[in-house]
Amino acid sequence: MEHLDTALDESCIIEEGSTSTGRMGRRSYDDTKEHKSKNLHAERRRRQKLSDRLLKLRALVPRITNMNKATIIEDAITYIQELQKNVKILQEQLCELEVEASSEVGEINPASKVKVEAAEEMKKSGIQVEVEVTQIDRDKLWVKVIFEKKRGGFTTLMEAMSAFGFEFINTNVTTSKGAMLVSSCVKGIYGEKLAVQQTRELLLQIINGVDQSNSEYC
Amino acid sequence: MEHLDTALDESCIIEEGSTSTGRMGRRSYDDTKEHKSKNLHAERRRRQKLSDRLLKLRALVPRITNMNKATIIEDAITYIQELQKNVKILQEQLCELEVEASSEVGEINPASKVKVEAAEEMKKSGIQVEVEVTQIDRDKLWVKVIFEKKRGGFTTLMEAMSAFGFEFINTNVTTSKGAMLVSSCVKGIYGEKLAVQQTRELLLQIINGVDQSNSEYC
DNA sequence: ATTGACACGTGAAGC
DNA sequence: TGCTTCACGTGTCAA
Repeated sequence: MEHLDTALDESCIIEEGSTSTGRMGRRSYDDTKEHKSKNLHAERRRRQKLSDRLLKLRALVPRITNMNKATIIEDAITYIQELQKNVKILQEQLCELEVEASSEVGEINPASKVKVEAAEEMKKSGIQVEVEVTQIDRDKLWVKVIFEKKRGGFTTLMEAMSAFGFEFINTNVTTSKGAMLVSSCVKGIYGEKLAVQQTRELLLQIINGVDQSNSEYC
Repeated sequence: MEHLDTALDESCIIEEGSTSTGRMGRRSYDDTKEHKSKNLHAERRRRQKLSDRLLKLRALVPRITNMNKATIIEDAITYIQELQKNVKILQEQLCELEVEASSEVGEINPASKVKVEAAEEMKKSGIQVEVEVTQIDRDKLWVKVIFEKKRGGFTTLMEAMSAFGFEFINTNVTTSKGAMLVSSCVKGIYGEKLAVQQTRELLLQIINGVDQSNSEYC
């Protein structure tokens, strides 16, 4: 803003003062050709680059009302908003269905004995359910989870976290004495800043959903 | 502030206009001031509008590498691509779960486009299916497997190997570019001596079984 | 001093 | 004919 004012002001002054020399600089051709031609080329490239980007953007947006620059960006904005809304809705629907599916599986799955066994063995060994979330970057988290070893428990955890927009950089799973330890480096799939506490609660809910198939974690 | 700018600008233009009539020496009609000033205002509005749109766009994109115009649009492009991919994946997962819920219980592994996508992406990245087995002790093997990332693929692998009498000391799973790398240290559950080549063939069979789940469309 | 990015004013082209 | 949009060359600032 200050740049704008200053620039305007200065250009104005220059215009005033240098009107005699002329803005086009008719007399100094060599000077203009030297140090302005570079700027000219650079500016040309910059414009072309920006135009290309705009073209790509236009190619990505399905609904375009007009070919204008501003309208292209506007359509892109509305499209992004639509996409974000869609993702949100889809995540919710997916979560609902997952809860239903997990509850059904929990009823039918004959692995309940395994789970009970695992829980007993885990308890006997003094291993506690544990969730630990540490921020290691702006959009990366390190996650450590200990819970009762159960058929499909790992898969459920992975899928639930994927549904909530996490991307797995690396995952390590170890099972011992009826417990399952999952330590993972995850990344927000949109590059958004991740909330540690929120993620922790989410994980707890997921684990509870894994342990007792009737709870909902939406 | 805009008024200020405009005022400054206009005064400047007036200065320039008055001088330009004599400077250019061209056909300086009387409407030069009028026409130019109108075009100037319009152009100014256009630029400001475009800048505002760009600002809004920047506000919508979560991850911005740079404040440049071109990079803003570029980031918006990548963001849109991510969103599109996410919507696609979420829709497929949702579709999967719906099929799973509607179909009979007990049937697992509904194949979907996710696998095909993963296979394509994996192929495109030049990643090959790979199985490596190394003996690290009398009854311990180190196993490395690369195969197409697929829903439940890891679980299937684990369960199949468990069924064949392997105990998992430690397992590491990494997914990237449509491929899944599982490297694991396993132990014969009875302390038997393990045959490397036999284990390798077993793993290959398991992986083929994972891949072999047939396609169902939604 | 050099480079990249920006806003500016202006001429030209399309409705 | 006017109005709008675009690309251009340029001056200026910051790194």
